[in-house]
Amino acid sequence: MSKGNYYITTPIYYPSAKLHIGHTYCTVATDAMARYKRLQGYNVKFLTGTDEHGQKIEDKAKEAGVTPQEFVDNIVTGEGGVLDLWKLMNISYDRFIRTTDDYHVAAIQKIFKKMYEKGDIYKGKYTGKYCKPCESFWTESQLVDGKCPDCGREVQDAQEEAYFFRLSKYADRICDLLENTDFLEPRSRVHEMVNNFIKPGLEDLCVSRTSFTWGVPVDFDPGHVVYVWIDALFNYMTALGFENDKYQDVSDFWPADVHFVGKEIVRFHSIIWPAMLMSLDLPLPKKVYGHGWLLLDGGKMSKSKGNVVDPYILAERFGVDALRFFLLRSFPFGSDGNFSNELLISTINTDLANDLGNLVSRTVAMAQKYFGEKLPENQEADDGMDSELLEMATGLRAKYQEQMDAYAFQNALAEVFKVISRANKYIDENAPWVLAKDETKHPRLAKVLYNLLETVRICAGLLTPFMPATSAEIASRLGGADMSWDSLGVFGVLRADVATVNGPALFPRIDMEKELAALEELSKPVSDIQIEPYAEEAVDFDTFCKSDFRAVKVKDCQNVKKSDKLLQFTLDDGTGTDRQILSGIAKFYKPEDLIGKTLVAITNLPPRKLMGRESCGMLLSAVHTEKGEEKLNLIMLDDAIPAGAKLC
RNA sequence: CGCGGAGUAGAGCAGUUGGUAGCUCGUCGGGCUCAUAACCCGGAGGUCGUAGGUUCGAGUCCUGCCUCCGCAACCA
Repeated sequence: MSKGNYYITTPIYYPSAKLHIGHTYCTVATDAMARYKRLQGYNVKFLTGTDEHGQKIEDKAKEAGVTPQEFVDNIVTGEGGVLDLWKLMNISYDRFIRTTDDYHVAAIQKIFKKMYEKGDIYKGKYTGKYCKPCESFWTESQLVDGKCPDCGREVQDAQEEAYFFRLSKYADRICDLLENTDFLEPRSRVHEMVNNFIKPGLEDLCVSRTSFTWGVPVDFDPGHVVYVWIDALFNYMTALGFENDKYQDVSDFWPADVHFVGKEIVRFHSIIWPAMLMSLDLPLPKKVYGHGWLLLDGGKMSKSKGNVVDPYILAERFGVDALRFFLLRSFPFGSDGNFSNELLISTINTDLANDLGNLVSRTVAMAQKYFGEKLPENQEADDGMDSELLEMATGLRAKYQEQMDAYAFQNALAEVFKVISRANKYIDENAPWVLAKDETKHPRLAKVLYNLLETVRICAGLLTPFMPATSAEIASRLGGADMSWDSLGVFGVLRADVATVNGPALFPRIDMEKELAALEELSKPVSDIQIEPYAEEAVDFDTFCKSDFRAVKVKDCQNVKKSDKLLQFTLDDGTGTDRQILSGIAKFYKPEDLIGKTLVAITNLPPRKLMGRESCGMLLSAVHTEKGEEKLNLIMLDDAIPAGAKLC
């Protein structure tokens, strides 16, 4: 008997590199929600997938010397790829979409054409400034002093064909949707969207590109490919069979109940996506939920910082359920959370080993020790002792449901663990080992154990969405206990003569110090030092010779206000006139350490303005990656070399 | 003044509509022995970033300021 249909999605991830713990976080949350709804009796459709087109993939593939399709195939279906990761994490998705799937590509072409015929996509002119030598288009705002930002030469008015979506037409409706409904949650994200994007005015959106080819071709206009907006966002519908025959689920599952998305793509899902649906007169998804990020040491996780956490390593060392649990128990879903190995281990030890695992262990052990396989049916209740535990266990499902329905996973889990904690206390209060010594108190002892087993059943049942394998294991230790949704709201479902099964510790305690050391060891890259790949293209001698490299001496160096990257150098270049150069190396050097140094600059680059200041040339540095961290060293010369000396 | 978020016990965090400051870890003391050196009880530890304001009363509302983080811009 189904309570109805429920459609939930993760974003489709961009497979330009292997996925990390952040993607895992979002997908695990979606999985928990999907499992929760299934547990309740909904007919759930859970979609995830990959967004495989675009310039970056094209570039990456080229770098790797493979076709774009080969490149994404490897990351998605290859060993240790996206599919493997979701299998490892026990993700119960019903459907996996790749934007390179034939049916999706064909559907996108139809959708694009439909919007075009409707007049919401029009062929426009991307008017801008063109620099002939650079073969580049620039917008007014990109120009520097009205000249090409690349080479500093004059630019001409020029136009390039592109398709545009009439986003502006829907601005009012979108604004209303965001401000006056709970379409977008949490609420704090609404302010960000309205202030940043809607108030300044929504411009029509360029939805095609001619600058790369790795995308869905616009079938009625060769040379154009559909840009990410339409291609990626419509996955949520093509995966149900919209504009294609592969599936037939649109009428059953659209509109989606919720899209879980990271906060970085809230804009696309809360402004562009509904506008496109409005254009086609399609129902809007019921909710977009923008979750927070996992931060490391208070900062963003990124490859250049070398602090990307590998979910494979963590799942293999600590177990999939422990990792899933940790992600949803420790961080409020709507805001950012601080990830650390210490927190992971302490959460596993405290909640899973000490509280839950140990409760199961001691309860089952006592049942077996005092009564053997089955509890006796002759049991004696004691309201004074029992009522509080029974009330908490009975009322748990309702509290849990309230939190889950608000996507507050951490609160739902906190409710469960309050009851687990209460059960541990209940053991202490009743001291079963004392009751066991007195034969006449065995009926009471049996009841105490029964109450504990029943409490464990309810808690474990409600943990199923988070730790499916663990809950199943606990069910079997309780003699194949019923953990259906209906049974979890009722106390007393287990048979009085329940037969228990003992087993090894569900979550062995982890030695914090040893484990941290082991993780440290594992995270060391195979090779500490990485260098940029060599250029394949040759530069001709004459071009090279035009570059004027000079020794320069640092007279003064200061941080540029409001910029965390730029340093402003005042240099003696031997001409008698100071030369000013700005360089984005503030992360690597303190200004005062550089004064007096002899550096190398290329001096005949056209001047360029940065943060409103003029930069005449560029300082040369050596760059490499060490232990995943970007390193930069300025080229420093012997101080005996005079300012202005030419390098050749 | 580009946009947004955050500053609460040693650490990590909760604190809905303003009414005696909580949780987890750690720490100190006690209890218990069924259990994974686990479990239970108790203590210590906070002028809730700062300065004002509204109020009978503010962590909770308003204003200024300081610090941190993310986005945006910029990294010749």
